[in-house]
Amino acid sequence: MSQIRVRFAPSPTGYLHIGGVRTALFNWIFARQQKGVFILRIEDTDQSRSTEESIEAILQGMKWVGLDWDEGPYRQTERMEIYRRHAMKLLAQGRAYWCVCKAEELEARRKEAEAKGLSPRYDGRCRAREFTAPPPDAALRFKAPEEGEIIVDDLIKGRITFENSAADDLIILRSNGYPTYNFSVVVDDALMQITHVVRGDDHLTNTPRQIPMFEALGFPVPRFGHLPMILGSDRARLSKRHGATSVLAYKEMGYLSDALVNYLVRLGWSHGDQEVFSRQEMIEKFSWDHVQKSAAVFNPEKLLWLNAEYIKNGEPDRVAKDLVPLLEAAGLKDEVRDVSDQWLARLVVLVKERAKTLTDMVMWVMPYFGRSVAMDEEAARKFLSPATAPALEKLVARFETFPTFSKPE
RNA sequence: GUCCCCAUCGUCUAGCCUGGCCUAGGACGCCGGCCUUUCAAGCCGGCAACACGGGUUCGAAUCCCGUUGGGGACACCA
Repeated sequence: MSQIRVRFAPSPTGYLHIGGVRTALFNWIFARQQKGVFILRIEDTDQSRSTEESIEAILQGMKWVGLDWDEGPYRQTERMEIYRRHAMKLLAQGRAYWCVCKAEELEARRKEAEAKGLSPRYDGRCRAREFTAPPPDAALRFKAPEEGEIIVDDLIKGRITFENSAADDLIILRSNGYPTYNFSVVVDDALMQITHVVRGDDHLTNTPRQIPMFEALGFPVPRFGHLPMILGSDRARLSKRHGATSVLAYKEMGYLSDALVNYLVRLGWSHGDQEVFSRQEMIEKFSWDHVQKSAAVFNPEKLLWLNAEYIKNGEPDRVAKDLVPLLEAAGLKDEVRDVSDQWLARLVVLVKERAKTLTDMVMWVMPYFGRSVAMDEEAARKFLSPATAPALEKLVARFETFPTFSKPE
């Protein structure tokens, strides 16, 4: 059997969010398990919404969670000629046609159809016009099949049937010459020889639109797998108002990437009663059979618990490594600069039993460096156990390169 | 509205495919206890679910149909 190839294809219109990471994670796990290839592709064909900062944030986020890719990052904006060429191929084959309907007209007709209780899809009026030369400001539409059905054997959802009679003639090339999402994905997935398209199930209904394009272009159709969505506590799609959704925000809040990844892999997948998985275990034990079909509510408390587990049970020097940037961010850059790894590891050992996040550690340690910190009385009491407080004082005192040092009251 | 998907404790889930082992298991959270000079951690215990209605069957959380509920998609966004 040939090698499997999967991809994660975010659009750079914001930060890398929790849902995106989980999608990437399942792709990555599958690739590693099957000794396949994991590809990163940036879908930036929407000029107005894509930003460089966002691409940078996605790359950073991926690195933080440790999802390394084997190919890419490819950028769709660098592949414009490829999409145009394939679009022209469809035009030449009579599988696409020019459409001169204006966006505003289409919008109006959609609304009208909706008001009448009809399907809001394109009425196909330019299909019959058969322009021989491209009119100015024309978009190119794909001729969707009008009869028959498309059966998708989804890795997660199983067999799904779609009637072609409900299919729409999608625009594949905008009037500005840029390809639209549904077309560029097909071309890229085909050319990058993606064998398994694993994405969020918000793309489920895109599948029957994309399959005919693969076929019209003469490409083999990949297998599909649609992951259930992640919901907020109110069962609505996870968004900012449910709390932090950017992965990097979790880094700043003192979460270990291993804990986040562990939490995310268990959100929608299970292996018996097991809760804690090393990366190696996830890779070994993963199976599509045990991926949930239904949406899952994101539970920050369980994440927090897992994070505490990882802090308690992780290698102290490994935890210490992650602690350094947070110490620096808290204003201890000079203090931390010359400190030894052993010193940091010792620090972690002292406080790891009760810390749920790395920022807990930072907050507790600050006063010992003579820094004031906004810590309420209860938080202070939780931390100041008879054993750890003196030990911590001694630890910091032994830190010779630290010039001034005052004990907390 | 149309199409598609889904449905076990508050939440994540095991079990479902291959009906009886399920008086439905685990985890988070919550409550109580032990330990402890406090708080955590740890240990022990408790509360808590098969959406509803019909079938099929000796027997259904498990199979079939319907209802209800939730989610998603219907753009020159991705």
